Amino acid sequence: MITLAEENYLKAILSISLKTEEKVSTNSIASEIGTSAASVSDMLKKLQEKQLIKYKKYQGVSLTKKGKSLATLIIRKHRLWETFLVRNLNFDWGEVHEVAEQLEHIKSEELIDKLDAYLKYPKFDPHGEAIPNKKGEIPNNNTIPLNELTAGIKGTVTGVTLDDKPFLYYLNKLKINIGTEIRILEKIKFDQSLSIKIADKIKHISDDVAKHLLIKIN
Amino acid sequence: MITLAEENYLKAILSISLKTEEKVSTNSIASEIGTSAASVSDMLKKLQEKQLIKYKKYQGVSLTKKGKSLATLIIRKHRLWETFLVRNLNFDWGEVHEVAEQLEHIKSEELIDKLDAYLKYPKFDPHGEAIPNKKGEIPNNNTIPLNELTAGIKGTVTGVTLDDKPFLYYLNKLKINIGTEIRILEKIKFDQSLSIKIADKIKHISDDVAKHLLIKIN
DNA sequence: CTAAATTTTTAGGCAAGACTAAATTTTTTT
DNA sequence: AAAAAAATTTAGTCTTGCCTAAAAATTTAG
Repeated sequence: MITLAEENYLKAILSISLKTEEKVSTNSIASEIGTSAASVSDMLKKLQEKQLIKYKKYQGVSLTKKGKSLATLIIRKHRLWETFLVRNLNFDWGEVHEVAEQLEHIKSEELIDKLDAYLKYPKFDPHGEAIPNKKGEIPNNNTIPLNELTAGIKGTVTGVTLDDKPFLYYLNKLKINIGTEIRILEKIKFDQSLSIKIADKIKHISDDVAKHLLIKIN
Repeated sequence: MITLAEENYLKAILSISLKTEEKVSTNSIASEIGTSAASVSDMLKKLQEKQLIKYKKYQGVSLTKKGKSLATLIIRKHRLWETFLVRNLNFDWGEVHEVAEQLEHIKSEELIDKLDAYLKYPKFDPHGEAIPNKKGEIPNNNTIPLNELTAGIKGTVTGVTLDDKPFLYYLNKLKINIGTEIRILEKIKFDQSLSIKIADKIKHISDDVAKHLLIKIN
């Protein structure tokens, strides 16, 4: 049996490893979860025993096949629930996160399959993130963070990678939404900030904002 | 903050006190929850400190106003989720219990209000049990367990008070469902078992089955 | 290539919620 | 009303998941 805490560790490890491609460090997990490095060390031993991660002291961790598929399943549940909350219960896309964080731990394969069917097998959640399928595969949605693109490129916002109220509120203010077309006018070398054009209006955003905006190039 | 374990204790206490009308004993809680009397004793002290129950050593417990309203809220969540699972996700009414036991602990008032609205403010869950309203009031559904009725009475099944797979399966076999009309032909004094007539067929059921069938008298 | 800084692990504790065994209180029998 | 039985509480442990402080390993700097 896998506990709630263990599930959260797996999810954190997966999420970090998708960002960095390297072995995941103890500290990065600690800061992702909001706990101490010592607690992480403790937990890594337990996850190791359950064969959910590959772990050598001081050398960082990676998920085993089993661990990765469990973690992906949690992401699947999270995103399906978010879809349900926004589509059916009229939650705002910025407020669903906390609730989905709880719902993702409900244990019932039947439940999640039926929810998936009820929602008509959605491919993306309300934030534009891909929903893993039953087998734990994440379809490639072919998008790139805005900060990795260069001046001149034009694309459409397909999602965000930060689920944070102030951030989503700011996007609203900038009139950036899923589906919004963006053209990069200039990238300032000094701080990587961007001049962009949205609906013929010129705006300026920081690298910090840009890196959380997913873009599909037109 | 109230923990998951505490919520389950409150729910158990409420459920027992609705059945018995007396002070709730340590042992009855232990067997309802499936834990030891010693563990119950421990927990009662904690619930007492949080002012959720009135408790004197060796004298049994009752819920305070606060405790009762919390417990009722959990019942409300449970029954709303069951309704959702059966109505929208096509769960069988006999299989929803475990999942609802998990869902009832999700913490979000907004979620439960929105779910309630989505379901169009249902008054009864799929088992025929009344759903408490937002204020924690349980509308009286005016039904009586079948075993408390006498020969000659005719009524309609409105619900069951036991959420147990084998039991529900047996009801299916007897062709007893919500809405089924039942007439009591005879009550055997020896073991309180009943002869009943369903759709012009005569059947015989034990007191144990009868006491879990809720009947509305026609 | 050492020395300093950083990261990670170990050691020792704590709170929640469970358990068993033993002690205490209440209830039931005779 | 005392003895026996049953119910309840206390005492002492255990596991999980967290913490802080200290020790050990690794990485970075000079």
